[in-house]
Amino acid sequence: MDPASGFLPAKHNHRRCVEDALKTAEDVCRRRGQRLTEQRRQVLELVWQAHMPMRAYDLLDKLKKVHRAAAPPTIYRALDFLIANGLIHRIESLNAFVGCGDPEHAHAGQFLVCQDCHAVAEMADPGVATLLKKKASQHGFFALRQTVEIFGLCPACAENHGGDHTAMSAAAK
Amino acid sequence: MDPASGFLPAKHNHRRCVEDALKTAEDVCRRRGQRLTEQRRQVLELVWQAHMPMRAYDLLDKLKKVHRAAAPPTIYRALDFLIANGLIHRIESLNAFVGCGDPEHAHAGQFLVCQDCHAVAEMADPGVATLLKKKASQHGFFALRQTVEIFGLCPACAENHGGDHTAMSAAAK
DNA sequence: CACACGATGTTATGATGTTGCAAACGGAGC
DNA sequence: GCTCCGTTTGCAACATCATAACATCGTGTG
Ligand SMILES: [Zn+2]
Ligand SMILES: [Zn+2]
Ligand SMILES: [Zn+2]
Ligand SMILES: [Zn+2]
Repeated sequence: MDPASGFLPAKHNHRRCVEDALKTAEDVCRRRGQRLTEQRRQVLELVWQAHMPMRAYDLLDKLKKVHRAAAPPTIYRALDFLIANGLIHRIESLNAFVGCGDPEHAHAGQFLVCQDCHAVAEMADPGVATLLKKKASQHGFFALRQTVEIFGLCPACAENHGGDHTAMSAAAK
Repeated sequence: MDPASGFLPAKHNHRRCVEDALKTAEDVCRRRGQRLTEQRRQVLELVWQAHMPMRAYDLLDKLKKVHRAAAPPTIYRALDFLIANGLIHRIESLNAFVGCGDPEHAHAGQFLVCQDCHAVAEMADPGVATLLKKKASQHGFFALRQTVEIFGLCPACAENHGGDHTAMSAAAK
């Protein structure tokens, strides 16, 4: 099962979940002739450990604990590499990064971001991507890349609000 | 016609286009009991003048020419006000701002951003917004706000590339 | 006028991201 | 092993983006 899709099962074997992601990353990089160096692997691991959108400087702080010399370029280079290889995605509206559960296949992801608990889930719905590309082309626009980020309430947090949609729409202002 | 939708007609009366936008903004604010102060009006005018995504500090530099005391908070406060009233939109992946052609009605916009000339067009396709909300809800997610930004080539720039899609797809990597 | 409230001025600081150059590393070929 | 060369990393400085905190001003209301 793809560990990044959908919101987390209430309890999952997270240690295993991170290990699998790292294993997959190694496979992907080896097949592509890319070097998943120790630094890059560590940054990827930090991103997966959190299972939350992680900001660059938060990652930097954590990385410094195992690597005192780490500096901003250290982290941004690693992030660039991981993004280029589809191992993580950047959430533009948060300036943050999340692991991708399916780095083997290029895809346009759509992200569901909870305003309450900040959890993020990735949909990679080809129908959505196709529709956007088609709508764009109706405006004479040739689409190459998509950023789709949806803010709202995840299942758990919607539940906590009692499913009270009037209250929620008030909160939404 | 909505001046912000679609890419610009080859030549349009831009002076008129800006005037109309400011006029509409005044109407909207008056009806809502919001104060479109001189500073806010000037920032809105600068955004519309450019007809391009404008970054905060670019706007600040321009604003300083008519208002020496302007500082970062000056511009960000004006931008916050304009966004809150739907007069401009923020393009997250560019950290930039564009005018909205339809501030009277709340809407989820989808933005087409040209990688070549940096022009931006806004689609406000309710079908897209509805589909995203529906897809999200299928994942148990209650959607409140959407960010949709599509990168690619605008009609003019696609044309300049000779409509050569093989070359473009190569460039797209 | 007195007051309240929103808007602006001002300084400083925090947060995010990049450039440029030198040194170290690592695989390919000899 | 050794050289060569492209990639990766170290490091310092810089560039860009955004907010905090608090004082002051302006405007409308009673
Ligand atoms: Zn996990
Ligand atoms: Zn949540
Ligand atoms: Zn709009
Ligand atoms: Zn263009």
